[in-house]
This record gives sequence, C-alpha cells and structure tokens, in this order.
Amino acid sequence: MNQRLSFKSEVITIVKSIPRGRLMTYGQIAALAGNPGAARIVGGIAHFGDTSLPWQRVVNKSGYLGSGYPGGRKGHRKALEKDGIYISGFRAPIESLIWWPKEK
DNA sequence: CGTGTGACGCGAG
DNA sequence: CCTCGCGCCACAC
Repeated sequence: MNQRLSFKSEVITIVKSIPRGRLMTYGQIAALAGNPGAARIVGGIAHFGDTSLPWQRVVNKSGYLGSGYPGGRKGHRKALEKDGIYISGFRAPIESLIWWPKEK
C-alpha cells in the first residue's frame, strides 16, 4: 500500500497534512512514514525536498527550530508566527501544539 | 554493492 | 542545565 511510495514521499505527504497552528517532530513524522528511527532522513528531505512545504511546522523533539531554515531560526520563528504560533526565543511549546494525526 | 551523509534522538556523565 | 558520543536508516553517487 503506502509501501509503494518512498519514505521520502510519505514524509512529504505527512508534512503537507499538518494543520495550521500545530507542530510535529521529525521522529513522529518518521514513525508515521514507517521508520521511527529515520528522523534524520526527514531532516534531509526538509532541506532538499520542497521548500514550499510547511516545514516550519516541523520541529525537533524539543520543539526547537531547525538550523537550515531560510533566514535561520529567526526566519523559522517568523514563519511560525504567520501560522499563529508565537514563541519566545527559538523553542515552541510543542507540549501544547504537538499534533498527532492518529489521534484523529 | 560499498561508502558517505544528515534541518535527528536519546542515553550517560 | 550542559556537552559528548553512538545509533539510526533512507538515499545519492
């Protein structure tokens, strides 16, 4: 089924499915794509995949922003604000914003 | 088929 | 709270 699609394609699909105002971690996306240990792969796709995707909603396990986002972490934060997510510093309160598609 | 690589994750000190 | 180090797996060459 979804195995037909490459892990990369799965990740892209998931990222595009993240609703506004919500965040997901690389580990979650990787797990949803079928590989809980491939969080790094998700990061690689983020940089070379498609910058048009809402990668700003994708953060690491600490809710911390990535390092290669256009404009740096500051640019990333700015993008999150556009999503309605306002944070202080460079870490978002993922504990409240984390989204799990399986929760439905 | 072998090697390198990475916007990560987590345990340990 | 911090830093250090290994594992981890898909993908490009």
